[in-house]
Formats: sequence, structure tokens, C-alpha cells
Amino acid sequence: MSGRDKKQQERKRLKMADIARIAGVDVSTISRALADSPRVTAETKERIRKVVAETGYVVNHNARQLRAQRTGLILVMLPNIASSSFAEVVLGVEDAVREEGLNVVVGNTQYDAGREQVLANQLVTGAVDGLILITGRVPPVVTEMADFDRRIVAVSRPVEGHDIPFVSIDNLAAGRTIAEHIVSLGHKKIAHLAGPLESPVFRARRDSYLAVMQQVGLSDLARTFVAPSYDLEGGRLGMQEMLADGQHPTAVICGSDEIAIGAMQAARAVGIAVPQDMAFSGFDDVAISEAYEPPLTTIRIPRRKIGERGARMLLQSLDIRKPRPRSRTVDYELIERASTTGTTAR
Amino acid sequence: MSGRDKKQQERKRLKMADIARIAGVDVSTISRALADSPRVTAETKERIRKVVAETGYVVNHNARQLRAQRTGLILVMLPNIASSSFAEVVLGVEDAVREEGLNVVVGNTQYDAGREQVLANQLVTGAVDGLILITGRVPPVVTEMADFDRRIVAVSRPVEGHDIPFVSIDNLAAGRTIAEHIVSLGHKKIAHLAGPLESPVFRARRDSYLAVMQQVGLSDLARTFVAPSYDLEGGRLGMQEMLADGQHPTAVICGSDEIAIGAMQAARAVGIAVPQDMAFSGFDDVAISEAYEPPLTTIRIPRRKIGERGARMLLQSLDIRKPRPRSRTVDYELIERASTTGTTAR
DNA sequence: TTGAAAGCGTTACCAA
DNA sequence: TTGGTAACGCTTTCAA
Repeated sequence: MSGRDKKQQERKRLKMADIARIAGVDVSTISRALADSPRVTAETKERIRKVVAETGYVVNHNARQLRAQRTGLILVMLPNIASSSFAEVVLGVEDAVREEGLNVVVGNTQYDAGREQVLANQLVTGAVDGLILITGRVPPVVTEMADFDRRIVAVSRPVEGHDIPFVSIDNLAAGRTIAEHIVSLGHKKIAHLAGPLESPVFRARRDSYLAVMQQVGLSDLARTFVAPSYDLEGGRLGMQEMLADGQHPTAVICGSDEIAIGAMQAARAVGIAVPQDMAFSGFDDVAISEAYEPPLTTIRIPRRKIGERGARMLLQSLDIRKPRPRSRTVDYELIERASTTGTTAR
Repeated sequence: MSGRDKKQQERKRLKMADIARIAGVDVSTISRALADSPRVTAETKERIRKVVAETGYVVNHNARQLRAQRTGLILVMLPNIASSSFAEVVLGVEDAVREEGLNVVVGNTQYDAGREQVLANQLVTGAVDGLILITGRVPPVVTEMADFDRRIVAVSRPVEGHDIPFVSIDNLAAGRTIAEHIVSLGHKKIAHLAGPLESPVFRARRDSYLAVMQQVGLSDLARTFVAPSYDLEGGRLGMQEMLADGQHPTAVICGSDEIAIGAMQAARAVGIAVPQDMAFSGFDDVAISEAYEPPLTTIRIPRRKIGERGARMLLQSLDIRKPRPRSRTVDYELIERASTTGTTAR
């Protein structure tokens, strides 16, 4: 509450020199104190700390970054800004990055390699310090940079062909978890409806399904299908194909929540009761899954945490004094809901 | 493609002085040319433009902002970062703001006035240039600033007690639109389930319902209820209260999509068929509404556009040479889906 | 129309 | 342990 009557701070932003004058020391001492340098006495630090607290002083970021020869900007490149699952990763990135006083800009590529190139130029020209890729591929231009592999991390979707630090869940393990859950409910005729297989993420999830089916001796009953797109419509079309031959499974494991919801709509459209006649599972735990009717069993992916981790990895990677970060996985969680547990399987 | 063989640009970021040397002019001329000043000849501009294009030069933002005495940061303050409807507004803000070369930071308040104060200090101390409020109230600290009313705009939720530029849909008109839609389907026993009435947004939507009921001579049948919270659970509780007296309406107009979905769950839990026995409408058109079963009739709010408009208003407001922006409304849209049109009303 | 130079606020080097 | 000062890249005023 002190300093409330100080008129000057209402009008003009204070600079380090002002703090120095008030505290009776040089600006260089202020700078060192704020950086917690050991070359400032505890008493001096304390005096400075008080002045800073009273005045509400905050360092000028532009000046700091200018001096440090950095832009303080991190570019997040994602394929579809309208998707809430990508948005949540960005929120995690912002949390972590802002703690370090940096900022985040988001580039939307719409799955277009040309857009990716253009955005990647931001890194090449030095307009941003680092790049977080959710696009699953490294734009060729950036490989011209000598230290490009220290300026990029990948999250959610791995990149192929480069040794870029990566953070995500273990899709193979998660795929196994959900398949084992379905099996444990007593289902035997279990089908799989994958997302587009260009994506290693969807390939991994399907591979795990096949592995589990073999492991429990149900290989003969395994049937796989592919949704032609990532969205609800892809799920509907994939499901229609599955139902075309009349051999209805009692459970369908889907590559994503959106595909699962589309698939459930298609199944119900031909009179199949969900989950009584046919159980469904998804993947991702997007917002809609809990509120859907029936609520959808799925794998919860900590998207925000993935964003945070990815950002921290990038910050470490950008710091030349530190070792290059290694790829990491984060924990996922099986969320059992009525779409699989609403009935007892045969 | 020219300049591809230039080695130096792969190693070090170019500065304005480099461009000046290559173009054979002074840095000040480059600066003027990039600002499209009339005091540079067309030929000089053209020559500079070419060099810039070939080298991929981009100005150093920190230096520019430092010189301009601005931070280049806009703070968006919102009450709940987990809500996708707020997130979409932020995306719109980012679009508009980034066009001007500025950046956005997001502050999450969790409806807490203390958090709001702390974040508002960012503006007071000059750590950000301006503030976009989605919280519906102006933190008291900022009113100490002489020009605070030029540094703040409100979006989605109006602020009371200050003349702050505001952008949103016209909630009164939209409330009328949805009520008239329900009436036009032939419903007479129409109830209203509002969101918490602290919010002027929910008050406006309910007032419109009452006005329409009176206008069409159904005042005697009007019944209003209030959900105790903004979420699904609020909708469930509000609906349970409505159903307690046994007088079932044939249609329920809800203050938001989430409340509507909670209400539908509660209705079905007691054996009411939706929409056959009871029609429901929402408000907002959040992502889930289209995919829900039944798909929900609602008012689509262009949240991203609201964010864009708000940001542009703030940028104008920050420019002292320009007139203060006036509050604006953006268009909404009635989205008819099966939750009201899936059956013919009595 | 163009050039020279001061200054924005910070950090880090060199002296004291 | 502390102080003085040059430099970061840009914009703008003043001169030419």
C-alpha cells in the first residue's frame, strides 16, 4: 500500500535509472541485483528489492531482449487452429514460456507445406528464436541453419527424418491400454477404425490394437478400417464401410474421439443401439466426449502439459550451455465411461 | 530464389545497416522507405524493396518498440481459460493484433477480483500497452491512470460504471430471435432457464424472452428459472427445480448451450423424450452443440470476429491521433437444429 | 531527397 | 562489492 500517494508513477513508467537513484546505487548494481548476482551484498539486494516492490517497477523487456540479441519470441506451428486440442497445447506452451518472460506467436498452416515454409522463414531470418512443431514435419528451409536442431522441438506428432526432441504420450502403450480394456469387458468381435494412416500417431494406435488381438488369441476376429479424414465425417464414412458387409462387431476402437462420435452416429442411423448393441471407444478426451450421449470411453491426453514440457525443452535447447534435451513421454489416462461400460459385453 | 548462395545470411541475422550498405544508402533512408515515407524517391524505395526481398530482412521488433517507447504487448484478461468460447475470442484478438506486429498475452482470472488486480498492474506499470477485458469489470487500480479509458476495451461482456468501448452481439435482439423461433413452432408453454443473473448478458437474454411472451399474449404461461452456475451442472440443477412442480413446459429456452445440455440430461433422466416431449434451445453455439444428440438449436456468436473487432478498437483507441472508438455490435445467427425442429410442437 | 547522430533501457565489461 | 560506460538496432530531429 506504500507509494500509493506517489504522483509520478501514475504518469510515467519507471526505468532502472529511477530505481537506482531512489536506492542510491548505480544502474549496474540494480541490474546485478535483479539477476541475483553473487556480486551484490545481501543488504544492497534487500534495499533494492524494497524499492522495486514499492514502486511496482518491472524491467523493460524490449531493452533486455535487444541487449541480449534475442527476439524473445517462440513460434508454434500447428496444422489447424480451429481444433481445440491444438489450442490447448498452445495454452501450455504459453504458460511455460511466459514464466521465462518470452512470448508466443501461433502460425496456422492448414496442413499446407507452402504455408509451413513461409512461417519457417520467421526462424531463418531471426524474427523468432525457436519453433515448436505440431505439424509432424520439418520445413526444408530451416535445415540451412547451422543450429536448427537446437531451435526446434516437436510436440504431439513426431517428425520423421530428423533427430528433433519430441514430447507426447506413448501412443503404442495407450493403444494397448484401450484395447486391453475392451478385451477385459469380454468383447471378442472387436473392430478398429483408425484415423488417416499418413500420421504415425494413428499407425501406432492401430498397431497396438493388432498386437493385443494377437496376444489374446483373437487375431482371426480382428478387422481394421480407416477413416478418410480426421473429423466427424471421416468417422461416419469409415463406419459405413465397416457396416457394409453385415458382420457387426460388438465393440469398435476408434483412432480419435471425433472419429468415434461420427462412427456412433453412423451406427445409430442404421438402428444399432449404443452401447447396448455396440460399444465404442475414442482417443484424446476432447471436451465433447464427457458430455456426449453416451459419454465416451477414451484416453485422456494431457495436452496442456505436453505444451508446457515442449516449451521447456525448447528453452533448454536454446541455451547453448545446457545439454540438448532428450525426447520425453508424458502420462496418459484411461477414462472409462458409459460408451463401453454401459452394458455387459457378450 | 536469388540470394540462395549468399553464405552470410545463413549465419547471422541482418540488421538495417546491412541493408543500407547493400542498397548503397543510409540507414535512415531505409527506415523511411520501410515506413513508406513520402520523403524517399520511388526508385530508391524500389531498390530497397528488392534488397529486402532478396535478403529476407525483417526489422528487429525489440529495437523498434524500445525506440517507440511501447511494449508492443496487449493483455487479454478472461475469467476462465479452460472455456473454449473465450479461447476463440483470443484467437481473433491475435489475428488482428499480429497484423500490426504486436503480441498478445493472456491472463486468466478464475472470476477472482484479486487476480484481476494483480494482472491489471501490468497495465499500470507499463508492462503492456493495452487491455482487453472479457471479465465484465474494470479493476479499480487502472482508474488511477490518467488515460486508462484509452487503453481498455471490453468484449463479450459489457463493463458497468465506465464508458469503455465495447463489442459484442446484441443480446436483447438475439434473445428475441430465439424466443420468436420457439413461438413460431407453435409452442405455448415455454419456460426460460437463465444463467446466473449477476451477468448482464444473461439478464438481457431473459428480458427478451419475457418481452416476446408478453407480445404474443403468453405472459400467463411464462415461467423463469435460474441456473446456479455457468456449466452443465448448473443446467441440471436448474432443470430439476423447474420439473419439481410437475407443470412440464413443451419448450425450454436456455441462457447458454452448456446450461441447455445439462438441462436436457436432467429432463431425460426423468423419462422426458427430447425433443419429442420437450424442445430445448441454447445460446453461443459452442463446438459440442452441433454434434450433440439431438443437435442443439442455438444462437451462433462470432467469437473470433468479436476478438478481432475488439483488438482493432483497442489499437485505434491507443492511437492518440485517432478518435476514440465507439461501441459496436456484430451479427449473430439463429442456428436451427433438431432439438427444436425435430418434432412439431403442440 | 538524403545523411549524421542522439537516444530509447538494459546488460556486461572494465576499473576502482 | 560497486560504478562508469559502450553497445544492442531502430527512429527521428536536425543539417546539408
